[in-house]
Amino acid sequence: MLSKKTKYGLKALTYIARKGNNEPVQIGEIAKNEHISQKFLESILLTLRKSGFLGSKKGKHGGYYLIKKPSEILMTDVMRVLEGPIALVSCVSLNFYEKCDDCPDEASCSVHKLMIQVRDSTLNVFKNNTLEDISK
Amino acid sequence: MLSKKTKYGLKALTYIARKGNNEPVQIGEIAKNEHISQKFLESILLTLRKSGFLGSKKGKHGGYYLIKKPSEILMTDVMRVLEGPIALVSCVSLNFYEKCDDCPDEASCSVHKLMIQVRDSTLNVFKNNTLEDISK
DNA sequence: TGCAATCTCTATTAAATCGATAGGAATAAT
DNA sequence: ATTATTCCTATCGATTTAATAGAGATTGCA
Repeated sequence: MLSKKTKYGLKALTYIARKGNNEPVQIGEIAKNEHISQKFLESILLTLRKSGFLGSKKGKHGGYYLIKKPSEILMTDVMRVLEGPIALVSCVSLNFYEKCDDCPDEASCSVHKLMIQVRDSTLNVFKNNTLEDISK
Repeated sequence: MLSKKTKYGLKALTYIARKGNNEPVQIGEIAKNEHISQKFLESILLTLRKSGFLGSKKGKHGGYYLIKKPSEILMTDVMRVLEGPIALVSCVSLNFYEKCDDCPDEASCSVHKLMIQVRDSTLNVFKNNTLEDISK
């Protein structure tokens, strides 16, 4: 299951992207319109800022804004930051590879074989979707 | 991430399938060879039996055996039993649909749009793989 | 200058889930 | 009978998730 963190993060990015301009959007506004706990959303937006998707402005009339154009924000990158590895098992992860300790031979592992296919097909979806695509 | 339950369940099914004959295979043998906690595996095989993938024989020389041919066991079915819904959000689940309570309109929801694609591509992988395929 | 609005940061908590374990009951083979 | 096995229920510890609390820092504006 997708975590609420990821779900809310995507919704917030979409919300900001749909505004179109570069004015800072406030947490409170997003939280209210997307029915998200404001405090929880705070921490998510902080993560998105620290990983380079959002910029922020403090103080009155502050808020968050997109640093890049929606068409340049790939779902692969967003998902990796919010949800973590795209692969369902670490032994097929491209960016977070780790050997399974219970599995002596990946080549003969049926789970490995299946999960490589799932990884590739999911990756393909994320590579072909930008923030602009899903915000339409 | 794939749960260990699913991972172990798939490994156990594969182990039994690779034996080729219809002799009951004992939990202990599978646990030992696949490096799985025997007690944990017990509960997993029980689940697989109750959902119609395995048959069992009690007592001495008992064990588990496949009820259908590996080529007739679809990954879609196995995954749904072991891991649950294939969709990452319930609002795009075919078999376990549930409306998101925070989302007033699915048609305009960016998460919905993205997750439908993920669901379809994952489903496609599972539909095209049987136990026979992954056991090769 | 001071107040109000806003993001920043750390810490905490409640609930849920996961992986594993324990122990006995039932059943079958010898 | 004895032994080997599955069956069933209950429980536990660790981890993760979602949410909350509260104080701090910064900015705009009157």
